[in-house]
Amino acid sequence: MGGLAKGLRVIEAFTAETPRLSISEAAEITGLDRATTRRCLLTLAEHGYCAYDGKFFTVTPRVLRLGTGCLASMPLPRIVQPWLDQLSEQIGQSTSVAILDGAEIVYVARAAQRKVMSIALMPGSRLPAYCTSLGRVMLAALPETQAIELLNSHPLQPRTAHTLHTIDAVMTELALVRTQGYAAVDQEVEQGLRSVAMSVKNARGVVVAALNTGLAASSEPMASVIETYLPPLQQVSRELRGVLS
Amino acid sequence: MGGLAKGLRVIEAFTAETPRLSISEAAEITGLDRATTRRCLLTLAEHGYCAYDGKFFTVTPRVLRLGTGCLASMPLPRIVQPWLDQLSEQIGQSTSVAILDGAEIVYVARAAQRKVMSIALMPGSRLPAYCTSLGRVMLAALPETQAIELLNSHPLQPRTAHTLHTIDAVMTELALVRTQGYAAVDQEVEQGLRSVAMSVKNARGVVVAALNTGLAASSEPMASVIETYLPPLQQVSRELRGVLS
DNA sequence: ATGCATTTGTTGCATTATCGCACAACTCTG
DNA sequence: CAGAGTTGTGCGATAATGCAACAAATGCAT
Repeated sequence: MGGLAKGLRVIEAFTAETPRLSISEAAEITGLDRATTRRCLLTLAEHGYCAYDGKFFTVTPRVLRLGTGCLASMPLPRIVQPWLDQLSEQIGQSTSVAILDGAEIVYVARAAQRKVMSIALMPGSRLPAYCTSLGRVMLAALPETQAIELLNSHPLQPRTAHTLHTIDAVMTELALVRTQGYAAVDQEVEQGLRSVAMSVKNARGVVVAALNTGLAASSEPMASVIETYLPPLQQVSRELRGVLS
Repeated sequence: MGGLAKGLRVIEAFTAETPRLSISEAAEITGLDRATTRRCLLTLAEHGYCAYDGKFFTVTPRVLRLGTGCLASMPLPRIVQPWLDQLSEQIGQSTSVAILDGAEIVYVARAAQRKVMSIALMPGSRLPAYCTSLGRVMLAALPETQAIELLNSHPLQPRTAHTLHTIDAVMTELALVRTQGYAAVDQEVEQGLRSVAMSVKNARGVVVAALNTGLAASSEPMASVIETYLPPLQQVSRELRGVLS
């Protein structure tokens, strides 16, 4: 069913950077023929997934139905949310739980504190796995060959001056994550942002998600961050293992 | 492009109630031919949107890419989040912002307090508009004919003993919302849950969203809830009007 | 403004793939 | 092991695909 696959590619062409697309722009992003792209967009508009002002198309909230069926059907967010809230209150920092989707992490639950955070994150938000503490924890749980495959699938574009951006450097870091049992990331995703993450395992010991807290680099040095926040994270990680099937 | 429309219907067949579907089940929910449903599901699986264990299909986090492009491209969540956080801290209760999509409201931002809430809500969650304070505010902003049309499009299934479930009763309530400028809902969504909502307007005065707070009915009587929480809500509503285009 | 070059939106058409129906193979369950 | 339910597979009718051509709009330097 080529038509379906093509249409989904068209929907994914709408991102935060390109929220408004003309037919030609969408055609170029997707690599589809202009005629086909046009037919896709008109079909999407007809069914309410897109709005068309005669020149540009934009996606409507209707497309949220496609994705949130998944989030809503996942037991994970509902289960971890109370732990996250309590942990967030206890340590006074924002906490998040994410899962791995290909080479990206997807936030599925989050407890925000009222600190100013440069990046606005919410359930459904995505970041590259290789440079985030949440991602490193989950990549470290994969077989090495699979991790390398994922890292190769997308270019490791450095996001700050600190970002590890070679396969070797990341794999070495993953080995460290495996031995020490947690991931600490110092301003690799965003200047001034530090984070510490632990894996979240189900009852069978399989890593199904990751849990972290992030805070401004100015508030504490990295060593102190780990000392302060790792134990509570470990505690919640242990507790979650008992309640996740 | 029938294939695309059919595939999207298949994706929407996966809900929180029916997260795992066989081919026949999906065919029955969508009303499509089994052969077509099968082709859709196989195509979705081929592209990573579905997982197939030989018997059942489940959607993968990949489908979140479809919807969250929309959320990420919306300026609204990012803009309102700081106000929401501050308001939530100030009044000590959870606050939310939602938009209207058809006859449903869609949460786009939320600041949770660590109180136990019976319903787990997060950005992307949906509830019927007719029985929620957020929905009433936005329905009240529509022309009456359009509101009636929306109310007719879905059956008004009462969710509690308090739920208004006739068109007339809801329309009367909408008139009240218009005159008093806010919506107060007393345990119509969920037993023991009260909420108060204000509209969120852009600079041109067009209602683009709604803002509310919800709390346990046991904590305060309705009159006191309104007295306590309406003024801060009104304040934020006014302030948002200045920053939204 | 004017003319020219380029991009963009739209339409027609032969090729190719999909749709829905009917039938065969399979899998449970009593 | 029979019967209901479900899954997988050809086949003609139907619809989508990609290419190309054309028209309209846009950008740009004069």
